[in-house]
Amino acid sequence: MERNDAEPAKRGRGRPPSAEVRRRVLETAAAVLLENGISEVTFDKVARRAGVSRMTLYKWFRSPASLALAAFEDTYADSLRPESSGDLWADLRAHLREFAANLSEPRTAPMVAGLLGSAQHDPKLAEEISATYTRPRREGAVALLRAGRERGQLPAAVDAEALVDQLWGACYARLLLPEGKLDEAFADALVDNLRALADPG
Amino acid sequence: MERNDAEPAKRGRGRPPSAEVRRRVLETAAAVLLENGISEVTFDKVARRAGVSRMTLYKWFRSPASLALAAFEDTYADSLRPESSGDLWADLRAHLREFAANLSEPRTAPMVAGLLGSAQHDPKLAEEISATYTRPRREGAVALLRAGRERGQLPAAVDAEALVDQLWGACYARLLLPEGKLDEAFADALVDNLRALADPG
Amino acid sequence: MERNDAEPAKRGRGRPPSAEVRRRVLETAAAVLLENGISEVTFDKVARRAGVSRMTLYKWFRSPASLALAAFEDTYADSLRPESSGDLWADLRAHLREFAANLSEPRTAPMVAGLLGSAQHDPKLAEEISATYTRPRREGAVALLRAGRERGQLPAAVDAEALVDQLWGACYARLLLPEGKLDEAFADALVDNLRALADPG
Amino acid sequence: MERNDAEPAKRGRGRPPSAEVRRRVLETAAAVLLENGISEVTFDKVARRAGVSRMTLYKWFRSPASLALAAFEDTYADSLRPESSGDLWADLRAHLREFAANLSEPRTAPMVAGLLGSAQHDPKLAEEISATYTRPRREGAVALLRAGRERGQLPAAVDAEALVDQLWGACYARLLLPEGKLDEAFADALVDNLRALADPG
DNA sequence: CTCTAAGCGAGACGGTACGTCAAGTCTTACA
DNA sequence: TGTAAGACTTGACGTACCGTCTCGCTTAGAG
Repeated sequence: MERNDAEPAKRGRGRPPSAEVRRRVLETAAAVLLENGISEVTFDKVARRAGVSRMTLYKWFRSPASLALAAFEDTYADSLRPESSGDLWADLRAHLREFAANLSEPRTAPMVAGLLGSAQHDPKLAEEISATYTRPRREGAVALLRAGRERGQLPAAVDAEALVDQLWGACYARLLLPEGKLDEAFADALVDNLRALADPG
Repeated sequence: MERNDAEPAKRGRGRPPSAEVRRRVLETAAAVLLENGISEVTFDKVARRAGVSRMTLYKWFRSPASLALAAFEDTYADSLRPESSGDLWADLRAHLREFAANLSEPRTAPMVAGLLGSAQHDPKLAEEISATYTRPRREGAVALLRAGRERGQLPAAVDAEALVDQLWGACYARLLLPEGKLDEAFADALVDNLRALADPG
Repeated sequence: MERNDAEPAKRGRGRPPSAEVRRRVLETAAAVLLENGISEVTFDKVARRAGVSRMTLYKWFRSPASLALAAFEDTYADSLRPESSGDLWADLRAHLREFAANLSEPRTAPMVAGLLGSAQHDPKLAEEISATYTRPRREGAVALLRAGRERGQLPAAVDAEALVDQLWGACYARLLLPEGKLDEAFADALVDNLRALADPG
Repeated sequence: MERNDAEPAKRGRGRPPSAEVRRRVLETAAAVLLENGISEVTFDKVARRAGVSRMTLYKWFRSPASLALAAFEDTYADSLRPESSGDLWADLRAHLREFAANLSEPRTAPMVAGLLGSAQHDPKLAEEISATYTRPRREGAVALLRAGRERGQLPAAVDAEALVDQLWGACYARLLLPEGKLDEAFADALVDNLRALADPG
């Protein structure tokens, strides 16, 4: 068993955190997040509705947005499953469709947008989002493109990092900017545009 | 308080709005926006620093973010000049470079990011940003791409609306997401990726 | 009409304070002071019970104890009436009896004690109490004794300032220290002790 | 002040309290008391600074003020030595001078004042102070006066209990009320006033 | 020489209050 | 009528303590 050697194994370990309390907090925060959006996820409201002390929230979460992120991950976040079939274009189409569907789902879309919006004022939140949500997805996407390029399905000169932003990033842009709708048709269009360029016939 | 001697006090029917006051407000808001970021642009602070009544701000601006937007436009917004040379790829490269340079400029980048961030919680602000900032630029971009397509520089099947998001939108994604840096090299990579696809040689 | 020239006569004078609010605050604070003692006079409680915003209290009162003092003065403080008959000993007896009765009155005694107790941790409160309560009374007492001394009813060598503490101060000591009861008999004993010394027969 | 004096300490079972811990606690509390005054003597601060668990303090002391009192007694309290020479006036002068000097000493004065101040909101603390500090001194003083009266140095009619408050109590009044300074000159004045009354020549 | 109860450290949790900031609304007076 | 000035409410943030309640380690003396 790997004991965490960094932890100095204090003598008294103190009262253990209550799973019950943690559950109530995250559930309540998730509910508020769903009903009223991230800007209503405040320590005050969640503490009151969850029947929990505000102090407890201050101990666990840096900020209300951070709490919202935890609730989002706990309740709504999709589990990413980066499968690859070998056919790059089919993979791209499938993944982007699912990604766009996810981001445009009426319940979760405002949550993700709200979280990313809050992250613009809160670098630590940005880092948290990046670590648990954004970065893993991006790495999967980069890997997918690189694999395709190595299989010769993309020109060698293609910059995979930039291309990720031209596919997944474009979806984020549609989510976060007021112009343009995000839907599966858009996801298809992203892939089709690339194919049209590669094969103008 | 300087009296505005230029204004002839039109027919004594009520006091005319003071241009002086408006100027001071916008200047102060711009300064706060620059120094402390959008989240510090509050009616309270600006009113105090500008030596202006808070009531006045409530009359003119829907919200602090809206004030920040006005100050941003008044002081920092770039004047868009949609020139086109006829060479699509050269135009794209030039425009995107300038766009990326603008968005990644250390002074304005956090402002735009902050404004777009706030817009995620404030639909009216989103609409304001769209009307005065985002939409015009997008329309210029779409027109540019459509013109290129009509000149045969892009396959007919290309979806110009989606392609805009794959170029300019990708830049926004880099601005707003924690991963990846936004710079001129990235702008070049966006264009080069498309050219590499179109001409794998 | 004497205008306060120190005040720069601002142009707009702003909304005037609401007498209604002030009244409700002081009444509520006085009630809490009476029912639960000074340590329960908190901004929180008073604001809630008075149906008033806590912010308002923070504007008007430096501290909860200061609010309690204001409420005490507004509602319970005795109006001092320094009458003198010419007979020093009769005056002393009368004044001290009334003073002791006042301080030992079951309703007000804990208030005064509590206020003076709080003042031990709060120099500003001490000064406030001194200015509005303690000092005027002491000055009246000193004047009374000096007048008596000048009339030859006290030896010329007597230190009036110290003697005040040996009469009124002794009452405060009984109020504030756990030993000894404060009542009219004690007030009499204070005067009688001096007379017994002056006239051992 | 230890809480469970009633408990007969069942035949020495269990781990005995650690003298080391007790020492650290009292030292730390005394230091805080000296540096920051009684209102800063909180279980939280003392526990942290002493490197001791807050629980331990809750076991030993009823309240922070009670802890402060214990620390005060342990470190700063004067040992009372009720000596009597036979000359009442000389004894009074000496004792009151020492008493006043003690109470007006810059380090301890605010402690005593603070403790007595806190006692106004805390009857149990008042009783503790009375038992260990105030009452013994008063009893010594009463005995001194009674002895003098029996020796004929005071009129038989003098009320010794009241007279104590006219001497020692007057000092407490000067300590606790904002008016008047407490010093040795004041102590002398108290005695001199009585002598002047007794012997107007 | 073990068992066991108490002392103790560490920490979770609830609660109350403080003090601050800002949004919004309303009111008065002035220019 | 546009502004200044300010009163008031609401709601949230963040901090500081208090007081209670587990855990689990430590330790001295009773058996």
